[in-house]
Amino acid sequence: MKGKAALTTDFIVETVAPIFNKNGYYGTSLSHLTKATGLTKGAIYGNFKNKEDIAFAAFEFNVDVVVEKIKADLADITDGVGQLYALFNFYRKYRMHTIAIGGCPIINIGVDANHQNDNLLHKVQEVIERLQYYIQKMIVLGQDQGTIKSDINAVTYAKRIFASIEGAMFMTATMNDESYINDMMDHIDNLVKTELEINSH
Amino acid sequence: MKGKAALTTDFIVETVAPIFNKNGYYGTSLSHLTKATGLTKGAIYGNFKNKEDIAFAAFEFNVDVVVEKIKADLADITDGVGQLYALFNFYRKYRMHTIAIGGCPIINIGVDANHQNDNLLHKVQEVIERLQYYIQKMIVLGQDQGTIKSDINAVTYAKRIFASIEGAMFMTATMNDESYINDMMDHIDNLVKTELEINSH
DNA sequence: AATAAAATATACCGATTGGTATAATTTATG
DNA sequence: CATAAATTATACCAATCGGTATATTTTATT
Repeated sequence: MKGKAALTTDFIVETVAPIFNKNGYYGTSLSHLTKATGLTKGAIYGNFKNKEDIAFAAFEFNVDVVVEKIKADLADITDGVGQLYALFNFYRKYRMHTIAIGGCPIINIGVDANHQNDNLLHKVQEVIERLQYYIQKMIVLGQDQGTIKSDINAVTYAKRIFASIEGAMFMTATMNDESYINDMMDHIDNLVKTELEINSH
Repeated sequence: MKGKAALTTDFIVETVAPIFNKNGYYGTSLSHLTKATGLTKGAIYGNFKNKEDIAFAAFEFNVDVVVEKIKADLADITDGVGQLYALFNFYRKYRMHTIAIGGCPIINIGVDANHQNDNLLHKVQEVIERLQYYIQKMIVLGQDQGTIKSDINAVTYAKRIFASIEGAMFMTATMNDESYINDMMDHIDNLVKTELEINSH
């Protein structure tokens, strides 16, 4: 039914997603979007109701880019502990993977939307809950498989690990210094090894 | 010489500092500033060269608010380990102290300025370097006092501690959940106790 | 190839943006 | 208390903001 428009919609989202991610909602104007896409306002508003809907789609696209890469890295790993270490390794190369879209969309849009756009903030919160739940499930899987101590609180550790990663990514992006994320992943590796894993000796 | 204007300048900065912190640079308009201060554009531009200079002053004011509170909490503590624990306790009540100005200015302006305003980003970077150096000095003081292991890397730990705190504050602000910062400070307390301190037993 | 439908471009809208020249008003100084 | 200087208010500027009605072009259908 709508062949061309669907492709154009996707093209717009892909093209403007890094702009919203870098500049935020009010820092991104319609002229940014027309200039980047080569389209006119008429074309853009034929594909989206308003600027806010473009920002929603851009955020979701940026998150999907990252999530798909994580899924690819974890595709063949079936043990919880292995999934955790693979996830940590992904974040070591996170910057390389996301510098094209302007850094972590969760931090960028989380900060941008807070105090500004409740609908967008709620979307960020949902994504955080989802990603945190992935980590939580990996811990629980490890517990079911007998490789992670059964008495540790999976929710608490998932939240702490996620917060640590976000903090290190913020610092790496702000200071332009990859040692923050690399050192933090070393630290979390060690945390899992010493506090979560059951020592087999 | 300039009695009234200096007071007005301070009044403007104090009044608009939370607005810039919450809304960011492009999210804050001159009409926000005139409305909040009750002054006209003429008055504001009589005290500042342009909008960017107001944003600079606002960021520095917000940082000072936090730094002064930290200094007050650490005033009477002369041992490095004690200073570290007092700093961590400050961050447990950080949200309470900074919710009025709209959260952590380092995260807010760090994200806002990145990809947008290099001059402002450099100011954020300078503040981060300064605060990190404070933590580093506390660790070195502990080493000099014989309470912290001499072989640990003060710079590495200062960076990791700072990144962890920023991450937890971002999560607490974004998810409106204080458990992130509280749990993270528990974790860092434990980190200092188990990895940094020399056990006296 | 003709026609209907979908998609894009053009041209415009009122409102707001950051900023400024100038007039009116305070404030300090003699 | 008069006057000069500093400060604030008013009125305006061009440019840009997000958004839309309509005209034009492109695409799908017959």
